[in-house]
Amino acid sequence: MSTQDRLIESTRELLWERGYVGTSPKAIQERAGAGQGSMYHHFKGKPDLALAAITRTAEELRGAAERALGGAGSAYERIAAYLTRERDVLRGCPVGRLTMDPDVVADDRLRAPVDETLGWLRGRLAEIVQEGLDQGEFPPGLDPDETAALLVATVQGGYVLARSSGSPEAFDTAVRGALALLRPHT
Amino acid sequence: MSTQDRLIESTRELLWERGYVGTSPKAIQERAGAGQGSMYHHFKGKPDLALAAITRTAEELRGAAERALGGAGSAYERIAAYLTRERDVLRGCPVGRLTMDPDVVADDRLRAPVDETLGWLRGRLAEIVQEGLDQGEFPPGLDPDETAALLVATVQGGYVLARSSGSPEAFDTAVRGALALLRPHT
DNA sequence: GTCTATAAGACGATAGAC
DNA sequence: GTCTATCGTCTTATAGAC
Repeated sequence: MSTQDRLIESTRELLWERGYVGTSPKAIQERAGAGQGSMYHHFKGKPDLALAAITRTAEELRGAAERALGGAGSAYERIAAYLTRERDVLRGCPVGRLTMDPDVVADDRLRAPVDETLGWLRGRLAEIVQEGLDQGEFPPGLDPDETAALLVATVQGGYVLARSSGSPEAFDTAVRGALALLRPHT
Repeated sequence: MSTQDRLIESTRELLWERGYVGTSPKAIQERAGAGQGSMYHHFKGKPDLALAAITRTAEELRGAAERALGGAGSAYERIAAYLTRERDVLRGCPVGRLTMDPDVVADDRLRAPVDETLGWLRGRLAEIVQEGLDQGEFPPGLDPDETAALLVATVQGGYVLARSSGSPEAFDTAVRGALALLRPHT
């Protein structure tokens, strides 16, 4: 792995653990085993490096989500597969947590990949809900966009509950609550 | 308002805006119009002051939630009142956002009021769901704890979606999705 | 109680040697 | 490309005068 890659990977880890505000160039360099000059040679500064890290993390998240959402099974089953996919719950969402970082939200460049990822996820889930409606799997009145937003919010909020209590249990409880309301009653 | 109170209020604002990691004693002092010595006379340090601020914010949040949840109306109506109560959506949840702060989660003293508040909220909502079940308002199979966790997660996750997109709309969409699934079909 | 002075180290970056 | 040196500012306090 190149020095440039190690810098990006270290930044990804630190952004996940400590957020943007809590991540210093010095900490990044130490974790990457690189010096000051090395970092500033490859990247203009902290925001530039963070953008590269966030972009890569966002791509990975989409891939992981699509592996669950694009699988086999009914609409409900694919949604359930996404909601219950393996997660490091107590670490939180590497993308969603960035929305609580004031300096990320204030910078359109940094916020864009976050917004695009969550927006894509909502759209993808809405498609699947629509498929379920077409198959008569869900009650006719169900709104795909609202339901998709609810599902993404459940996951993001589940992380909050889990981290607040120091246990993944609350995440699973919220997810079960969502699946119970969505489950076909045939 | 005493200097001590101004320090607590300033800390509350900054914790909400910038989180714990992003809030410096200097910024607190400037906003409170107090000097270094004044702050360290009243509080042992940043964690001590943050604890006072978080405790007060947690109390206020419970009060605001209870005003919606303890009102008149059916279980569904009180839940709807809570979910749709007036919020500064783009500012996020002053309590929930702290779970994304590594230094808060790592400190049991600081995490405790956050956990207690969200725990209380889940319990309170579960009570109301149970009332709705007793009244035949909700389908008999509905699990109060799961549903309560789902509702709190919807709100917390709704903040994430809203801040990611820079608009409160996504919050409202997720909330409508939750209410649609919960709405009595009589 | 509140103020100013002081301090060791971190922050985020630039300069220039190699 | 990578390194060390340097920079001005901020951080989180402590000390001691008023």
